[in-house]
Amino acid sequence: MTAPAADGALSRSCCGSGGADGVDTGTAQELARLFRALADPSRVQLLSIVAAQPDGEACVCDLTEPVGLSQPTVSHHLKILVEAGLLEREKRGVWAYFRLAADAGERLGRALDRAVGDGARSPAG
Amino acid sequence: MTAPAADGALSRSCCGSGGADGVDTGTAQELARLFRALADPSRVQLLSIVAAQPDGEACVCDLTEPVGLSQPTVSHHLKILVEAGLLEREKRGVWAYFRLAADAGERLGRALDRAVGDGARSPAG
DNA sequence: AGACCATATCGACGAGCGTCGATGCATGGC
DNA sequence: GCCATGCATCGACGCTCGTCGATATGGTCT
Repeated sequence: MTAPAADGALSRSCCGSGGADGVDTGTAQELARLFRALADPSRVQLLSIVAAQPDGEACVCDLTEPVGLSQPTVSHHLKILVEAGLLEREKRGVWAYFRLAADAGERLGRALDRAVGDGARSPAG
Repeated sequence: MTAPAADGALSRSCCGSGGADGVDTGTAQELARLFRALADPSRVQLLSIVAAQPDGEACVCDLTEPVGLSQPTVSHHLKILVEAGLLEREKRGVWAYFRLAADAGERLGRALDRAVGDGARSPAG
């Protein structure tokens, strides 16, 4: 038991036995770093816009106007998303095209599973 | 088309027609606020520990030691997780027990769907 | 009532992040 | 060769966030 049920109440110092420890510190940092890429409204919007493109890709100038940010800021956010493994960058001529990483959704879904456990989602298995 | 294919290259200013706009600003803020709750290693670990408990709940003193933070800091993080709708707080006597919100996984999964599109994962239901 | 314990709140401090303008770099047109 | 264009990087500023110690709150046992 992790805590007294109804016997002594304050007799024991609440807990100490400890149940499960969840993920380790390193895994927690890794997951947090992934979710941190989505922790900014501008980045969520950028990711969403790229994902919603008919051809699946967009260049920086396509993204600057919708989010209402300066070009350096957009470029900065895109770099973060690329480093998080959520976007892929491809330079064609003068333009840089960004598309959703192939395993972006899978990686994020698995991250959720590791964070809150697989019991919450994927009811079938 | 969102960008020139191969015709004029630099003749046009790259883009401007614009394809899809993705989620709106309000939705992006809402999603970012949810993911921000998971953007800290300590919070990921706290959430994971609570989710991994055999009885599905843990009190603050159960969580203070594993994450190696002070009690006020743990309480602060737990409050953020509760406000994000990921944890539920129940006060029993002197202790406060936290458990995973019933719809935490579903809410997070749906947030991912709205961010990167539903094509990435398979909701299965 | 008084002491004690678990938890929440407060105030403060340092670090990190988002944002911008200015600048540098590479590419393509003239 | 020169200029124009798209993008990345740099330096700086302000703000938010994570963290702590101190304190307040609420409940329990003696």
